[in-house]
Amino acid sequence: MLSAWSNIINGNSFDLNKAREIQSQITGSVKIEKCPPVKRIAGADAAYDIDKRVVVGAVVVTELPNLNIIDSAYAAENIAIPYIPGYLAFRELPAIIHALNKLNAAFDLLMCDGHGIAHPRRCGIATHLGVMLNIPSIGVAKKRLIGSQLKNISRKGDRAELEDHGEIVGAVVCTREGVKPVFVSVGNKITLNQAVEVVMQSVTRYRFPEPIRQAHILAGRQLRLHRKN
DNA sequence: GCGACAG
DNA sequence: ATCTTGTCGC
Repeated sequence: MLSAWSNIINGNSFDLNKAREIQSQITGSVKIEKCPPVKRIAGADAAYDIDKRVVVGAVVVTELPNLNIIDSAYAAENIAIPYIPGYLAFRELPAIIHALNKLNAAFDLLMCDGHGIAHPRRCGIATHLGVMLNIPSIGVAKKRLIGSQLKNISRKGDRAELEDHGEIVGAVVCTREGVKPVFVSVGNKITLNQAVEVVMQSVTRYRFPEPIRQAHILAGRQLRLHRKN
């Protein structure tokens, strides 16, 4: 799977055409269906050191309903691709995959920092990961990439559909009052309602769900250590 | 041509 | 994502 990614880098530039081919292949394999009960969630995120061209991918497995940390892992790699909106997965998915491979604990669902199908080609990083690993996945992002919010929300637990070209591609969810909402979308093998439900079950006192928040902290901490050694 | 644009 | 101190608010 990852081996096919090597030819999207031509010399020193990123081949957008091949990247789009890979995305259309992935989009064609997305399954939006009810997923089995979720107990263990793996949150994923990445941190960067642009100067040293290093990206650290981190994953933390959390268990419902108490959100205790069961396991975690990380992987540091060379940054091979620039950041281009719509192609985030090509930049940080490899490091996350390698971190996932170091994990010992099993999990039921992967929660990613970024979008799922709320993407121009219905292929955000959560969808890339969900399809490549053939597991349930959801995307949780801080900012909108595409789509329009169908109504305003303000109270914790409130949600508004996110529509793009007449299609509901995700939901804007209020995880904490007085703070900007997050964008939730299906990655693979789950329904939007379940995705929103799982996100709310994973939120404590912060804006972001605990699995991703912990992965964010781990990635940052490991990046800092990597800088000194 | 003019904005918009995950991390 | 990342560079960054103090500061406003619950």
